[in-house]
Amino acid sequence: MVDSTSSPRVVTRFAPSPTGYLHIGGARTALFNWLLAKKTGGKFILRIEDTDLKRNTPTATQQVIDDLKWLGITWDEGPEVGGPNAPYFQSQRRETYDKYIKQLLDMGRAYYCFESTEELGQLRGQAEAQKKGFIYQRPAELPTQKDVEKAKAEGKPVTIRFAMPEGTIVINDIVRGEVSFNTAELGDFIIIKSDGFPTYNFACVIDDHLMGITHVIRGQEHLMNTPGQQALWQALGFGNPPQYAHMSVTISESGGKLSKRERPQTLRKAIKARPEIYLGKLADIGGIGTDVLKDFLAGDSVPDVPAIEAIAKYLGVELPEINVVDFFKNGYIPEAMVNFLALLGWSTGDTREVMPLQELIDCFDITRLTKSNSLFDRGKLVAYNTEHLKMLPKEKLLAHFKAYLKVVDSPVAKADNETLLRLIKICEGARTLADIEHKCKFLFVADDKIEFDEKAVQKVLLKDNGLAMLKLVRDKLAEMPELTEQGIEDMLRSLANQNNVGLGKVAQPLRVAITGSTISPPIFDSVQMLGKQNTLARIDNTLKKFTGK
RNA sequence: GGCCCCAUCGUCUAGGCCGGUCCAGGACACCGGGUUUUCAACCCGGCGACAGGGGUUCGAAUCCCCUUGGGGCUACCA
Repeated sequence: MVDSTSSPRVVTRFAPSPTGYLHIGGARTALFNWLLAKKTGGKFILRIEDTDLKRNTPTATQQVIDDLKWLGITWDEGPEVGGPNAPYFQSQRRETYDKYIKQLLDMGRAYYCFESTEELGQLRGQAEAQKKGFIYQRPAELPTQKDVEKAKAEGKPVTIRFAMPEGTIVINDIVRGEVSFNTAELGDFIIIKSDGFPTYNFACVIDDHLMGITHVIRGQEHLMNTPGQQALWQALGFGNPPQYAHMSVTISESGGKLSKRERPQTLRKAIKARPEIYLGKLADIGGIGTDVLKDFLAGDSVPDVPAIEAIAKYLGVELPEINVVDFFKNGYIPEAMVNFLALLGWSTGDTREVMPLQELIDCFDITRLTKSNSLFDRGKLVAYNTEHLKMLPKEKLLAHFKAYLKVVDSPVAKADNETLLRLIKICEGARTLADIEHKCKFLFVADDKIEFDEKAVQKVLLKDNGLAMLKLVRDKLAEMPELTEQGIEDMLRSLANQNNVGLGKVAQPLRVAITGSTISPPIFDSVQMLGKQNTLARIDNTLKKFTGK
């Protein structure tokens, strides 16, 4: 176990509550803790804070684990890998917490309470009416075991609060410096809920101590919890608390803290903006009841993720990417995500920005965390993705691409590795994997299933003799015994020369004919990969469709 | 409302602790031009910031105070 007298090895942790997919803010927190552990040769622990039965979803832990793995963040102790401090699920550590609760109770540093949520709410309302903050008033005489029996008999809820000591608590934060709090303004907080489970503020202290956590990097939203946790730490005689580093918060482009609520909110807005849409239809699409949908629109509840996504897709609404999987599904690669995330609220101090993971680890310095909040700028993320797409070894890219094709259920997934590698190569400069997929999809659909882009048809085929040029190209192509990139290029160039036009005038009609769009990989590769037969078939289809013969 | 945090280009940031080398550097975005078989990529150039007001000082982006603005927390959530 951890021996604090020997060289103080760094131990950090990421402690998510399993309420759904890992969101980008959580990923950033995990990343910084992981980076610090890697940099110092320390240990990184994954601990699941599932003490709120109401909020946990059964699949969430797995989702979080998958997302962390996708990002490349691995843990030395935690779910799946185990470790000396198991179990790593707080819901399975009840006896441990009970032991410390008993200790606090015996010392008179914790006490029982019997107010219901409603009573508490009332008191809070009164305080608010007087424009004062609500602070729980500790009774002059603390309830005894007898009172507890009585309350239980009467069916009252029983909770336990920590008796905050009087005075000022100063926390020495790595990023904020010294921050002091007057405990009178904090009040006694609940450490054991009426269902017997510990609250976050309690369980976290016990586990951080038991697991030998030396550094806690977390969002600024936890700053106000820290004095309480530190007081608990002292009351329990745990020695020196961990070093805290409260990072800046990531702000969304629409205002406040980046939150997973943004996706449903965006959808809700979109539905309300189109009152003509029949709700029953939307409910069907989402596979939910109309009443569920109505509750959602009223702001009362949120349907599950697949329902949200299905409805958004149907309406053509782009949901903001908030969860790590959202970025995965939109064609971002983890190397870029990690790089970008690391530079939100942290910098190397020199001008280095785009760098591989190992370099990130090497130059990580916890003292260089920024104090001010930062806005999540998707445009910059795209730029990082573009750079990493260029930098990454081809085999790794191939693996990412295959995973992406699978998750979006693309027809391109049928291609073999060799083909996929070639697609990646001819799409050099792409910004996302989605770009590559969109560009190359035409190779994997049937000849008669090409969807023509209206603008492309107008601009390229119906203007400047586009169709006539296409016919010329068709005939030349038909004459070629075998299609090679070079052969196609020579043919197209000489055709352009003969007609005294630029290459674009011959290449674009061909491009639109075989892909339906003006956007594709380089035309020579495109035709060669599609093959002679399919290319001719598509040209003929196009000619027939737009000239009537 | 209360408590706490923060404040440099549109955005991410460097610089600030140890005041002069900063009429503020880089990156992304944007605008203009170039390259080009499309998109993307690429090349060149441009626009663009120390929130405001008081101090301290020979001198302040850098130190102090106030104002304003932004953010967080204010649960039997984490």
